[in-house]
Amino acid sequence: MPALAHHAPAAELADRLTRAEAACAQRGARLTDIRRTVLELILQAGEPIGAYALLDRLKDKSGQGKPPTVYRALDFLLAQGLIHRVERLNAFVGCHEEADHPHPVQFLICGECGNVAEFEDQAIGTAVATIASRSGFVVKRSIVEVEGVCAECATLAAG
Amino acid sequence: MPALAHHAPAAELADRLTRAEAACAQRGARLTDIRRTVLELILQAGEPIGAYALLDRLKDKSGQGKPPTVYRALDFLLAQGLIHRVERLNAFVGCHEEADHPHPVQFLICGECGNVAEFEDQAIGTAVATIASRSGFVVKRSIVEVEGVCAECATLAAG
DNA sequence: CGGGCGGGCGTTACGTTATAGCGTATCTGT
DNA sequence: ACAGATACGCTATAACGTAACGCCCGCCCG
Repeated sequence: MPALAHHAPAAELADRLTRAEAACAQRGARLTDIRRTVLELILQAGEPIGAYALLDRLKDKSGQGKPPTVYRALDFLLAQGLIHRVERLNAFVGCHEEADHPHPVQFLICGECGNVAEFEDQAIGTAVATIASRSGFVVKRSIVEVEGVCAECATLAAG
Repeated sequence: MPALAHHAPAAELADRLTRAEAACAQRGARLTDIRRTVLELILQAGEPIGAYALLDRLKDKSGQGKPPTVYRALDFLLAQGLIHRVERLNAFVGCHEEADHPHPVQFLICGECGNVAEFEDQAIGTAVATIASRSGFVVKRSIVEVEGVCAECATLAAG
């Protein structure tokens, strides 16, 4: 059981959903029932969750769904910046920021407890931009995923 | 057809294989026929290649092989630092360096031509280390994969 | 020499992740 | 109401990856 996995308080969850709705409305994007439910499931999970785990939960909730159902919802949520994909885990997490601005995504992935912390470090973004421009490379998206052991798990192991 | 994909000259390929053999011998690691062939196929490809594409080529060459055959060889080559895995593509590339020292791996991935350039930027490594230590996170491996358009493809598109 | 051990490999079977393609329904703007 | 675009249901299949078992062979030690 992941030590850091904590389900957000219900109030915070509701708040994040409300803000997601607002953000979508503002852009004319349609946060349908399925999409909203998938987002809710991801936020509830509190840790990275795979597409098929989401599918199972979706079926529990609404009795319906096939793989494309989930993948289409995920595509939408990714495009809206409401969630991120963790490449290393083939899994998805809610974006910790408000989705108002696109931002580079950087993760610390704990191999012990499975938790993922999102961070945003300017220096990394700058360094990537420098390297890219030096070779004429046009950056579309940059993936930074650091695997290791989080402070809590390291302490547990040591203590 | 990827614009940048170029098969290395045969002489260079042979040279890299020879050095791989030497590196393995030095460490007491056994570069068996299968492992050597898989490495050779990866180097020949000149661009990222998936496990099942490797399997097909392996079967063409030797008439044998199942998925575990390839995955076991890949595990070995990864452990020896002779190849890298590109998470974003679920594919593998030869390591451009001599495998004498482990090193953080950073890629520029062109979405147009499919080519991948490996680079090693000290600033990124430093920034990651800083972030990690600040939160007590112990880094085991760091993945940096930048998606975009390489200079050649950008020029083509513009011209 | 021969017995035990470990690594490498073959094989079967299965689990997991992701997408193609097509038809239907629903929503939106005019 | 109509036309076009978007969303969704469904079947099927592609693509990626691993568990588990047994055999064979080389090596080391007695």
